[in-house]
Amino acid sequence: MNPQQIVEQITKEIENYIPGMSIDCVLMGYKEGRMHVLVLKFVNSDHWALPGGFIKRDEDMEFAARRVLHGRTGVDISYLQQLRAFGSVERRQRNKFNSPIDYLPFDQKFKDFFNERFISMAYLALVNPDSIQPVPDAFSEVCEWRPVDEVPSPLIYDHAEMIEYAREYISQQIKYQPMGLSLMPEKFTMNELRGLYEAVLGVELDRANFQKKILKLGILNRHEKQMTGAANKAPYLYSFNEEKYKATLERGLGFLS
Amino acid sequence: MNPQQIVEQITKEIENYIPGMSIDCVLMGYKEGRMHVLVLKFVNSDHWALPGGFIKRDEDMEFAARRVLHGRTGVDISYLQQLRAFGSVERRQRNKFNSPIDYLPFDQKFKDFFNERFISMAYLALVNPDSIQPVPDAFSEVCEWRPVDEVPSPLIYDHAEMIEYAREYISQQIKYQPMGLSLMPEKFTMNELRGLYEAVLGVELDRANFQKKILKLGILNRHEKQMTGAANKAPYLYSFNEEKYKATLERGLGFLS
DNA sequence: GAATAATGTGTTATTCGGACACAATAGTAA
DNA sequence: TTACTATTGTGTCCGAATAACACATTATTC
Repeated sequence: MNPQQIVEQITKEIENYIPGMSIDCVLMGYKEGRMHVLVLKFVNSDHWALPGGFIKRDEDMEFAARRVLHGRTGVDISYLQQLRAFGSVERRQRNKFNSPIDYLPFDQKFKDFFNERFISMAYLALVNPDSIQPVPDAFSEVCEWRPVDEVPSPLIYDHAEMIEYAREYISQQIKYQPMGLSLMPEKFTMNELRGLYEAVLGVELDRANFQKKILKLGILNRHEKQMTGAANKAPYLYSFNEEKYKATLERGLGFLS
Repeated sequence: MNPQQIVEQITKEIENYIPGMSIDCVLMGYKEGRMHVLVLKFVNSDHWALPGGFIKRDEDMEFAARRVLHGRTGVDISYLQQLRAFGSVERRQRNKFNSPIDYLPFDQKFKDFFNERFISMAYLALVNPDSIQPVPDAFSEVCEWRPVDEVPSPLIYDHAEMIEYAREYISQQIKYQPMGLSLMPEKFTMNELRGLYEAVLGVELDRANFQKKILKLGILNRHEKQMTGAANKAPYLYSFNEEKYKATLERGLGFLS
């Protein structure tokens, strides 16, 4: 379907969606030593946005978020959490940015639906970027990862605020939630795992102490060594012992920073 | 206004509210050594509920929560936080409970609005119970504090789940958010403050160590002694040093449990 | 086989926490 | 006045946890 056909179909389906409420997804991943966020660039516009959508009347809210994310990634994201609702009256008003909807070939009924006052539920999703292939939606021409500290500009509405909120949420909650499991590949070295925590927490962690303490928790399985060809001792590969990891997180990973 | 008049007025005003979305407030307070929650009992029904309401089209979501709480308490609650949205399709379906709306003298348009599928945003509010006087709303005959581990039954829809979620949120977040400031009276003894933390965390805290550690933080001002007339050493009264308290919380109160 | 660069583990001084002891004090009773 | 009691405020001690650093190990190169 081309954008015009999709607009026609969605216009027909507007009645099936809850009005006044939307969903935006902060999908984050860890790669190249930094946290990244998935963003979309609209067609015929220099505006960027988070992947988002609306809730069907007969659909659980969380399922709507999964549906949006499946559309951009092709997979069902395992880590998905509500962040918070963004509910100020003026959050979508056009004096902040021109609405990207205005640039698109929508009819008036569609534009009215879009430019209404919306309360948006922001979701946080975590994924290992290597495991997905981002695809734009019908209204965007680019869908790609960007480092969270170098997000593109302008981001529509309050999407920059959502990303910032997500960053703080992650840095607080990584001690208590199985985020590592979702962000890391199946197998990883101790250096890579420590890099994740350093990127999220924004601090440097002592290599030796990190290794001793996380091994002592018993949440990692040790596998074969990773022979990289470098002239040095090869690191072991590890994977999470999922049960013990989750059980341990209930008490929190106190040693992190 | 009697309930019938209020129904008539609200029925007229339905268009001013966002459809499909509601607000429920878990208002909690600490008194008599236990955490309590404010609950309402409907007229002509044995159903209980949290204070709740709807969002006006021209009103920030948080303001709607403040408006609801002001109606039950007469004051503007200082501690107000989103908990999470409850968005499953069947959360308000009548097969869980008969809808209390059915017992009330509403016309059909009003009942249709109420019995639609709703996504509800749950808010957490904290207050010192001594500082407010609860008042029922137009549809309820009782508005009172109940211990959180002895909530009345049946609570409509998923309100019991909201209370449980709030309890867990508080026990996790009291280390990082100025909840003590909202829950305690202006001045309090060390025993009373320790009682709050024990009630919230559900553990016993060593009297001597608690006192030393919380004093060491420098977040309390010491005032005159409280002469109770009992045959023992009189305890000092304390109050929070608000600035230092909030600044310290950014790093967390690690010593709690 | 020595050199290199990174990984894995050990050592030590210091801090922190929990358990408990002791001192201080407002009222009571002789 | 003087013990006595119950509770509050503070001190002490020991073991565990933490941070900083040292040392041992090893895959590869020269």
